[in-house]
Amino acid sequence: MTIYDIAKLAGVSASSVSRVINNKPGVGKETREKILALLDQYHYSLDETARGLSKKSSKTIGVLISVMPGLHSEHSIKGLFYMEGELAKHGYHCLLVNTGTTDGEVVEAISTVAGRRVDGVILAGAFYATNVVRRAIEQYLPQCPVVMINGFLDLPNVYGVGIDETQGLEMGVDFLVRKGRSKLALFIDSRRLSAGIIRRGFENGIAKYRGAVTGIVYEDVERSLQGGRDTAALLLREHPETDGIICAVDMIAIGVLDYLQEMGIDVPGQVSLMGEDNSNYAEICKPKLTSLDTKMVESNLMAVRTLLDVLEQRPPCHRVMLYMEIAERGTT
Amino acid sequence: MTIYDIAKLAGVSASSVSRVINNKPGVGKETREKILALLDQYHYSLDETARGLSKKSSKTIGVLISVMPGLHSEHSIKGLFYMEGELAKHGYHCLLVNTGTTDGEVVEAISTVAGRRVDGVILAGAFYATNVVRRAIEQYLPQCPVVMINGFLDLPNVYGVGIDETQGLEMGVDFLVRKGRSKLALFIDSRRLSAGIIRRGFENGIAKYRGAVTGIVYEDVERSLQGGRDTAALLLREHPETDGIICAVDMIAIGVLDYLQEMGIDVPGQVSLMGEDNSNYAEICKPKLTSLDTKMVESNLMAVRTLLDVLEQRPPCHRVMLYMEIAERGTT
DNA sequence: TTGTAGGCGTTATCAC
DNA sequence: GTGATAACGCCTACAA
Repeated sequence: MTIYDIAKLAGVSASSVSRVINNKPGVGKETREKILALLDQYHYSLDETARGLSKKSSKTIGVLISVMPGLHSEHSIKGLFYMEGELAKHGYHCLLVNTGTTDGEVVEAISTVAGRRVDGVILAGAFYATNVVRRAIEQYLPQCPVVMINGFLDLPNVYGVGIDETQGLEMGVDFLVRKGRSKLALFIDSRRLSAGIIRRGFENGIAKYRGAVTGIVYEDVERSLQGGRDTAALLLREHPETDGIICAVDMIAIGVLDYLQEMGIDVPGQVSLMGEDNSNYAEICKPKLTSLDTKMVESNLMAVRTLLDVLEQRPPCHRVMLYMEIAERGTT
Repeated sequence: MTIYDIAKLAGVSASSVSRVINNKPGVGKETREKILALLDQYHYSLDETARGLSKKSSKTIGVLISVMPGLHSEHSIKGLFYMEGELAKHGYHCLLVNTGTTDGEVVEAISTVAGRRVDGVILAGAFYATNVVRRAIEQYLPQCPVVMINGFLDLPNVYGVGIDETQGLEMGVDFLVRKGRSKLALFIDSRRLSAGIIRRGFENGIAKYRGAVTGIVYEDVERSLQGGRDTAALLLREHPETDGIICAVDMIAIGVLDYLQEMGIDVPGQVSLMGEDNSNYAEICKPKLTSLDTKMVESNLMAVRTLLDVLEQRPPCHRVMLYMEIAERGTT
């Protein structure tokens, strides 16, 4: 069923049918009603792709996300559904593309959504502002609004929503110090693109105390309970004096908690423990895990809002930064 | 940049450019190379939507999923990324639509993907085979292959991948009985469409023991730790003799575990506890939770495979059923 | 080997 | 108020 079929049945031209479909003026009451009836009777369904071709707007948003299956990434996709809901409310739909984390895969994903003529793109997840990605955007999406979550590229059509992990970690350190801790450790999961940023926040936080607080960093911790356990064991051997641990992922922190409890170390009595993500996992372990909230949902919604501002011609913010918060629970 | 632009630059016709793009024979070596060079030089990007219009195939799959934000549904979307990856491998992309759970919302989502002229649809999540959905498919997607996960409709273009929850619960009961339990309880989360099916499995399992085993069912349990705690408290008041509990969601089971432990009841010493989902949560609590594995990833992949079979003209299975398994851990 | 013409389903422009 | 007609970008007979 096309508008031509309907037009023929109604004995009018396709233009009139189109006008009716789009609720435009310029068609007589009777004709309109006749067309409306036919439309309903024959279950006419508008071809959005054809409309997009003609209107040069697909009403779809490319959502790129980088999830490693099996790596406890469920938390990171929580925001996805809020985004989808918000976009749907405004008549946009999501073309979802899961990219790997390599530049090459990201570039391919960008070219894919570009070929599908999306109206906008959201780069969600652990992307980073690499030069390769930058060139891909310049090449494939020179005019298309792009919002990056947790990253930024200085291009006219690129917008950024950041989460200040440096400040967040600094805050985490301060928090532990206020709890009387002074020998801190930081566990960072492997393959984490923001490792450097997190580390810097941790070190900044420690530096402020000019020697009164020490900090040791373990990178490349496997993102699992076992990763947490193993690294905790290592830590206890190398730095048994440690009295405060921050883990860049809740799941690792819970592994650490497990191990410490098995070793008879009281948490938070002897050692304070803090995770990052504020995921559901933090509610389940015992004691419940204090965790740095990375504002998943908020940042994703902010990204959507920014994109909609651009698409609907409102003045958008090119860059916004969200601050992390501490969800205090029982491990500190 | 369209094929016409490229054609003009190369001094040839658009058809030749099209042939080159599609790797089709019938264009001279020199012309081909000239066109290839131009294509590259001007960063030509094929308009997939236009191609779709003419080829009547959008190379996109509509993925409908029903997630309630904030309701611990992360586990149910885990399979989504496996699906996306598998589809992408075969050149298809995902139009993601999160529907609510009401028929009306589902129908709207179906009409949306129909309007986008998707090549196939996957109904993932807790959908059910209602008559309203059936009519929507007949009306909007009469020719389009549809794969339902955890449900089935007897229409020529609808395929089903089921998970046998009845058998699963029966197996769960057997398992507990073999562990010496005989006074069982089942907690079902509210808004669960498969409540009846689960209940039936539970009751079937119990009936087999002809009076030697009893079972009580609590429905409408809130899908949260608190929901589990509250219902456990209720259960202990109403049926203190209970020695085995199955919860239709891991999160609820963990709430129950919490409460029992607080009451000084030993798990699994006095009471055996079993969840359903086999989610990450089951690994975190202590003791670790025995859980009925609903085969999330497997069923989603099976759905993709079925859909690809149809799309690529291989003989598909109209219905397949997967069986649940018990992931045994510390609570039984 | 190459080009022309028509079609995919819609919208927009301009006559009448 | 209504209807041709030409886009939109691509594909595919069919013709040359």
